[in-house]
Amino acid sequence: MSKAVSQAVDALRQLIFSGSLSPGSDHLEGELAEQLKISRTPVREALLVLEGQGLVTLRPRKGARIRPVSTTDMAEIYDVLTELESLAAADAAHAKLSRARLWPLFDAIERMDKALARKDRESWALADDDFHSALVALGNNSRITMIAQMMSDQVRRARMVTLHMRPLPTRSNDDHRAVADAILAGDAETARTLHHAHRRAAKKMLITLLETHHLKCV
Amino acid sequence: MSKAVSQAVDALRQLIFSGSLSPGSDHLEGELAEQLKISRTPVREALLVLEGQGLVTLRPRKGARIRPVSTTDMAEIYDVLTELESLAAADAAHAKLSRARLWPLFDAIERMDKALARKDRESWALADDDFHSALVALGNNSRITMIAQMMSDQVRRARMVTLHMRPLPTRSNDDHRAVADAILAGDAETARTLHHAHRRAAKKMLITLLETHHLKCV
DNA sequence: GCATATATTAACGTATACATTAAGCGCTGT
DNA sequence: ACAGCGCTTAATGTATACGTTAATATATGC
Repeated sequence: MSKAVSQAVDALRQLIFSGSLSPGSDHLEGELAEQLKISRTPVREALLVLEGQGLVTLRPRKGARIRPVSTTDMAEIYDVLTELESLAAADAAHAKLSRARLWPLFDAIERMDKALARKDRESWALADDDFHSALVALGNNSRITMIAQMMSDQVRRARMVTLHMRPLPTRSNDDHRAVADAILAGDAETARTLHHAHRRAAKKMLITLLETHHLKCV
Repeated sequence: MSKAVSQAVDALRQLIFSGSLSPGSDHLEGELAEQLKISRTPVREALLVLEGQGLVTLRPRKGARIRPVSTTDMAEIYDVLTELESLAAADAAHAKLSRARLWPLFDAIERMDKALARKDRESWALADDDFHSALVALGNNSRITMIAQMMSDQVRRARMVTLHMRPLPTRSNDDHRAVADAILAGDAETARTLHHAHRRAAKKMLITLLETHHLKCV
């Protein structure tokens, strides 16, 4: 991927995640090219990449549609993340890593603690993302890393909606700590099981929130 | 993705899977365009898609490199498939599907039996693919379906090497039948566990074969 | 007045022309 | 002879021009 194209990808991702390009909206190649001050060619290539990442769908003469993530989409995504992150946790434990190597995990947990103390949901969400991506990285499977990143991107957008609906996730960090401890102890099966349960609970919470949200919106 | 581009994608995939474009080889956009009798633009777009699918890597001035799949790549891929297919098996069982809905599964098993009786490894491989993709489809998670397809594509290439090295996989079909029966019985945990074990065994076998193959080649 | 056919147009899809860049090669100077 | 500089060149990356197609609107016939 060339420089300008990856810049375009980044710019479009930014616009999508910031909500400037809202889910469900259509955007013509020409308009996007004009906005980004480049020609249609790199825009087309960027859109193809984003389509591959599941962020947009390309439809002839309708432009690029920013893909809305439905409740069933979220369920699918969480199921994938549940399995793959749990494997990563098991693999990380199996690797018998030093405490130093696990620093990103414990650091994220600490930041979540602090954010919770300040009732700062945004900071908590960022640290939570960091925990999960650090966990996946420790699993040392590049395909899982890539897939998890794609899926997390889509989750992130839905969380914008739910972040302020839910109670402060104070108990969630107990889960994180337990998983990290199991990994440090080299107990693969415990790490896997705990993380699996953690993700399943998170899924259930999110789905419930989204459903009540949809009820309010309709 | 437009018609010509998807034709180009299909054509290139064909060339890759048939071995005409051998792993590790480099190919300039211009050459490929000439071969396919189209201009560079759709070729570029097709290559971007294939890069997203992990089949090629694009490097400026070196052309598109057909990605070789190393032993560690195969290990990564099998780990992903193991987790996601096992979840699909569990979900399929949970859905309490009728025997009619499970026909693709049992049909694939039957075809594998026949192929084994004829010692026809190619037919067996095709039916095995069918079994696994049918299983994933029954899981009813579009993301898992997509990921599994991508990963299977890469497995398929490596199997060309190993297909004639291994003993006829006569016992493998017992696994398949047990998984299918568990799904039919609606026993999710059994289906999951059995399939998980099946895939882990397959991974171990494949890795061993690839390693001895590399030894012979070096 | 409605339906159908046709014309217009706007957006996409493809080709091509042009700019950019990096790799290889040769030249020159020490 | 060797090192460093610059030129050539070939391939990519970007822009633009052109062909294609589908949607919309209008006109005509029933």
